[in-house]
Amino acid sequence: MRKRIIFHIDVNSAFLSWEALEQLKNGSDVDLRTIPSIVGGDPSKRHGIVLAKSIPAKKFGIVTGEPVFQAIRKCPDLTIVPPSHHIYAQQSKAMSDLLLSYTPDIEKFSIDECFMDTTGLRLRYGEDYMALAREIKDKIRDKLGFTVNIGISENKLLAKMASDFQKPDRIHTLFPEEIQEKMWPLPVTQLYMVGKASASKFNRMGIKTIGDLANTKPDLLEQQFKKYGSMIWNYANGLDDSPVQSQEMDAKDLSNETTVSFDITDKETARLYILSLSETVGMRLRKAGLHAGVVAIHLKNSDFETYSRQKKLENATQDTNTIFSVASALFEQAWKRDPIRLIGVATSQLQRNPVKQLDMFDLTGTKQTDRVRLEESIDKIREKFGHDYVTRGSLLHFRQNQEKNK
DNA sequence: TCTGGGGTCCTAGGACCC
DNA sequence: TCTGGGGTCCTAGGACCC
Repeated sequence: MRKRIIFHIDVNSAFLSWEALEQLKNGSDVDLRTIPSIVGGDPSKRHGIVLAKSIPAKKFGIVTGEPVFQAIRKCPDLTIVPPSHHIYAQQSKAMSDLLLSYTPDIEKFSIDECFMDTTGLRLRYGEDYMALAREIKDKIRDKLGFTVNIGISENKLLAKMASDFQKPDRIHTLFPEEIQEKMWPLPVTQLYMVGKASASKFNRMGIKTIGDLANTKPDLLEQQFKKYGSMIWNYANGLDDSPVQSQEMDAKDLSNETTVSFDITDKETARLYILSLSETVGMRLRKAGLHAGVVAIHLKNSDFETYSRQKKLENATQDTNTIFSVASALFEQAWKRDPIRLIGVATSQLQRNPVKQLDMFDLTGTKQTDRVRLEESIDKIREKFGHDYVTRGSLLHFRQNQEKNK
């Protein structure tokens, strides 16, 4: 008997499948999944990359992350759908609710992936994990209307690797005794946590496949890649003892950034963007009940160079005005007067119950909580009537101009 | 018509303290 | 005047994921 049986459930072309369902629901007679189609941004607003592709689109060599215009060059008849994240959140929840009807041992790993520890289901399902996987897969397809891949193994890493094998609507196992045959021949890039940068370093060392990596001396990897080296050696050998984390953890960072349609070249425009970004960050912090200990500004210039400045706060905050004033000060410090393509406001060291640094001479503390209360009531009104129902004077003009540029 | 947005984790260097 | 370690905190940047 196996120690644990872990499932990794992965929605096939998630965003695209979910857009297809939405269109069918709204009376469309084409299923996006059956034609060359992508979910992608608008290139004229410089948001133009491929977020998801249909299987017919994949046959044209279209890959996730590539510029939309390039995808069109590969397939001139491509259908392009803009992303709608609120729909994805709903579908994602529908899937995790369905899985939760089996066991509470579910970890939501991303918007379209879950881990499931089925060990606790043995009493009801016995050792026939394949039958259980088939039941889950088919129930998702029949009740929710989209397909998933399920990967099965003794740990999360192997289950995840298994769900990535042939798609769609498939179940694969990758137990330790199958590693050599099913995982080792794959190129290193296919291993979870090996990206472009590490892959090219490995290649230079003569490590081409996951098997090569597994059979490299762990000391050598650790010496060259520190912690990452030993982790990746373990992964290549199928070793991972991390538990399925059913309890949702508080977020550690929270940020909002945007690529602007036209480069920002003046401070005033930058400040308006920073205000707007600070508002969403503040709103999301308040909604999550979290306070930020650090505020940062992120910039990307027209040469795609990125840089940032951050500042630790005396007192953690969820107040828009505080975030805005710190972020704008950081911007003034950091900005190299280069044309800015992307601007972001980020917060980190998030805390649920911040310890307040008391200062007898500082009476602004009470002002800040008053302001947070005001902002919370504005949040509620906006949630009910839409974001633009309450708008700052300085942003009003700005938003109207943005609308015009759409 | 080039290249999104939101996260997590790690490392390296400097400041500062003992 | 030079020579130390060790530890913590902070900042900037970069790798990876979906």
